[in-house]
Amino acid sequence: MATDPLYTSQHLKIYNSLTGEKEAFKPITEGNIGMYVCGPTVYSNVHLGNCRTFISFDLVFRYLKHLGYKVRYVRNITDAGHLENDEEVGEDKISKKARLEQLEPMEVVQRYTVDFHNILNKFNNIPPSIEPTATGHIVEQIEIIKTIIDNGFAYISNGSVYFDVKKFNETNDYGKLSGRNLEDMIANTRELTAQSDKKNPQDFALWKKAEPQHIMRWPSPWSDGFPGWHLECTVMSTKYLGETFDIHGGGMDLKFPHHECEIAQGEAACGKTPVNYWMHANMLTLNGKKMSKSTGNIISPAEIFNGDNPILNKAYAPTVARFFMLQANYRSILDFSNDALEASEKGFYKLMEAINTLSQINTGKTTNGLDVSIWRQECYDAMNDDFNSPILIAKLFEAVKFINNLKDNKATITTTDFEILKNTLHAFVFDVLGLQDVNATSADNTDKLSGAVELLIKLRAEARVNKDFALSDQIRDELAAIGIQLKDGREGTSFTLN
RNA sequence: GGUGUCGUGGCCGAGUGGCUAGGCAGUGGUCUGCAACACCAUCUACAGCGGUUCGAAUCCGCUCGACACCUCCA
Repeated sequence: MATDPLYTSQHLKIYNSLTGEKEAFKPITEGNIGMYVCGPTVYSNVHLGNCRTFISFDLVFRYLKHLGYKVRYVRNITDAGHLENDEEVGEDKISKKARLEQLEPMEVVQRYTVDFHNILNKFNNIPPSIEPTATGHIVEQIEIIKTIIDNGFAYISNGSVYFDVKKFNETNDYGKLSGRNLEDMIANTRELTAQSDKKNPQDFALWKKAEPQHIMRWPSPWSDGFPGWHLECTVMSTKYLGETFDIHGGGMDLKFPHHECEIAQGEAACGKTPVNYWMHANMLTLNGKKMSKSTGNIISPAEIFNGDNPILNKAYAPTVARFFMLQANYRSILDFSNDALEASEKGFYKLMEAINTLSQINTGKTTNGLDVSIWRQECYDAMNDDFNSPILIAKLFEAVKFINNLKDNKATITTTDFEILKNTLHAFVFDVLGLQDVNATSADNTDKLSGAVELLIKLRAEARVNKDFALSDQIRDELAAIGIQLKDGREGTSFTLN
C-alpha cells in the first residue's frame, strides 16, 4: 500500500479507555506498532457479537498498515484456564464442553478454533501476526507467577496462587481502567457464603490447583493445576510485544475485571504499566440486549449467511454484514435487526456499483463537481479521528454521487484527479474497510454465464423490436426468477446477479 | 445498591456551541413498450423541563427511560 507522508500517523488520534480521551497516537518505536487483542475462548461457535469485536480491530489493523506502519498483531486463543465462574467450584469451560460431548479437551479446542478461523476468514479479516495459545505458554505463566510472588503481590493458598489486590493497591492503582475504587468494591461485596482460599474476594487466581476430576492439568511448584484466565494475556503480550506495548484491544465486557487484572499483573511483574493505548470495542445487541452465549440472545454468522433464522427474511453475504457493522462506530453499541442489515445491503451494492462504473468514466480537461484532493483528505481525517468508519463511509457515498454524475456527464474530471479518486476509493473500500465485491465471482464461470445471458438479451432485444412483448417479458421475468436481473439502460441492456 | 455510558427524523446511524452527515424507506422527476433496476432532486430530528449564552442536539442541573459492568461473556 502506498504511503503518502501527507496523511500519515502524525494526525492519528485514538480514544484511550485508560484516560477517557482521544489522544494523538505516538508509537513506542517510530514506524512500528505492537497490538494485542483478546481472542476467544474456544469452547463453542463464535456468534455475531464476537465477530464484531474482531472486525473492529481488523479495521484498526488494516488502517495502521495502510498508513505504512509495520504492525505486529497478537491475538490469543484461550484454550485453558477460563472458568465458568470464579468460585472454588468453577469448571474450566473447555473441560466442561469436553466432558459433556465426551471429547478430548484438545478436540474441543481444535473444532472451535477451526470454526473461528473459518468465520473470520469469511468476513475477510486479516489473520493476526501471531496467534498464541494459553496451553502453549504454561512454562512462561509459571515463571511470571514466581516473579509476582517474589515481588510480594501474590500469595500461595492451599496449592493455588492468588493475586493480592489489596496489597497491590497500596502502591499502585487497582481500578484505574474501569474507574473503580477498591474501597468501594470491598464495601459492596456480599458476604461470601462458601469458604474461600482467598484473602479478599477481589483477589484473582494466577494458578489454580486442579480438583481430582479436572483433566486439564500441568505440574507447577504449587500444585498440579492450571493457570488463571487473566494471566495468559499478560504472559503472551509481554513475550511477543514487550513489557510495555502500544495498543491493547478487546471487547468492552472485558474491561473489568479482565483488563484491569492484566494491568495489575503487568505492573506487579514488570514494574511498569503494560499498555499505552487501551481500546474497547462496543457490543452488538439483539433486541436491545447484548448478544451473549449464556443468555442465548445470539445470532450466528452461519445464520446470516444462509438466512436460517426467524428474525431474518433472507440470507446476507458476509461482506454485507461487515459493511453493516462498519457503518457504526466501533465504540457505539450497535443493534442488530433484519431491517438495518437490509438497508446496509442496498447501500453496499450501490457503493460497489459505483466502483464498477469507474471503468466507464471519461476524463477531461477540468474537474467539476467534487474537489478530489479535499475529498481524499476528508477520508483520511475521518479515519484519523479514532477510526471513524461511519464518517468515512459517508465520504465514500459523496464519491458515489460524483461518479454517477460523471457517468451522466453532469460532472467532469481530469485524468490526474481520476487516478486519485480511483486509487483512494479502492484503498479505503477494499484495503481499509476490507469489503469484497461479491459479484466479482470466479472469472471462468462468469465468462460462460455472461455469454449465455448476453445471448438471451440479444433475443429479447429482437423480440422488443418486433413488439413481441410477451416473449421479451417472459425472458426478463424468468431470468429474474433465477436471480438474474436485466437492466434496460440508454445504451442497451446489462444484467446483475442477485 | 455501586460505577459508567447513552437517549438524534419512519428505521439504522454520524456529529460536541453558529455551517448539508451518510445509508435505507417515503415523495417528485429522468429513463422505459409497460415495468423493474438505476440515476437526479427532496421532506420529516435532536427524550422532557429548567439554566448558561448573542446563539445549544452540542455546556450545566433536574426528571424520565434504556443499556453495560460489578458473576462467565467479544
